[in-house]
Amino acid sequence: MPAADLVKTWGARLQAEGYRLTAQRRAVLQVLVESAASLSPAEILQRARQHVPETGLVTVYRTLEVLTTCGAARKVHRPDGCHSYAPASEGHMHHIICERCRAVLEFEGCDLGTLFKTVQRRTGYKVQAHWLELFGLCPACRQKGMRDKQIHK
Amino acid sequence: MPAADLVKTWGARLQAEGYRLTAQRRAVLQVLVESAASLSPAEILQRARQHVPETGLVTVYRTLEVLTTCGAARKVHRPDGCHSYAPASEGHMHHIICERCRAVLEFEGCDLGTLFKTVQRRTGYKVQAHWLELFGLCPACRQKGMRDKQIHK
DNA sequence: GTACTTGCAAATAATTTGCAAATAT
DNA sequence: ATATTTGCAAATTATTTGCAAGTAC
Repeated sequence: MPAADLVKTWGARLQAEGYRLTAQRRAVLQVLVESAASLSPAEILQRARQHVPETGLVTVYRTLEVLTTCGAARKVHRPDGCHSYAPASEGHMHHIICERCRAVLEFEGCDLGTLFKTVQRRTGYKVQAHWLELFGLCPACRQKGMRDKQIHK
Repeated sequence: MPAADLVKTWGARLQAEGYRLTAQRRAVLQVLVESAASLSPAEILQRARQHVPETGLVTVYRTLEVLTTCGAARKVHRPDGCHSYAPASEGHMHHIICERCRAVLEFEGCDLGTLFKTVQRRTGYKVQAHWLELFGLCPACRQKGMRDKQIHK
């Protein structure tokens, strides 16, 4: 779905859930759906201000919480303990994040169920939730990496 | 290996790596190996002071970094973005954490390799690192949970 | 003795909260 | 009209850093 439509769709969803659709919220939403990468609240602020200059960082935080609640955004955990946010796609739960450009892609849970059962049997723990993130290089950065290597040689 | 021996073994390792073995470091190490749960720096401080009262929070942070570098401790990421630390066992990389009592167990990477290959094929990303944590109920808390349920009924 | 460590107080960084003014419905 | 939302400044929390005094080797 094109970004403009996503903004409308999610905007309608917010309203359906009883939230008001303000210019700032629309701006944050737009930044998010237009971005292929996961962004920190500060980065989102910077971009949102290009659409709605009188946006504050606090509002970004609050909006991201609303968007996460409604399912439009997903919180991504970074190794340093900070958080980034990525646009959500349907029903998928895990992320692979490019270590170079932070591009984020969601992928399906795959066969983690088998792993859970094994762990459950071996440890006695009842697995209730999980958290999986992959880090690597996106196709573009892989290419760039190779090109860089050639240049530097 | 019993906790006292682990303290000695890891202590020797620190020295072998050129670190000095101070009372505070010993205290932090002891707290860690004696604990089945993952602990926050603040919690570790509290317990370490029972052994060495003149321990400061900053030293705990610095010691945890040293211990993590040497492989004696592992950083565990909590959903809220804070960090906890758990004693490390050999060669294992993933954790299952009890949501009730924070008991932590490590388990082997299992067959994530297959998952990575699938993701790599489907997304074009080159998987370089990953991050997996499971959350659930440890055997003790499962029992307690059931008992509580009966009591409350 | 000397280089590594410590504790404190102060600095940073990320995030949250209180509140009066602004605004979507 | 009114309840929600906003921006600011201040508070909070987690973590880091500078530095003089203390200590393991």
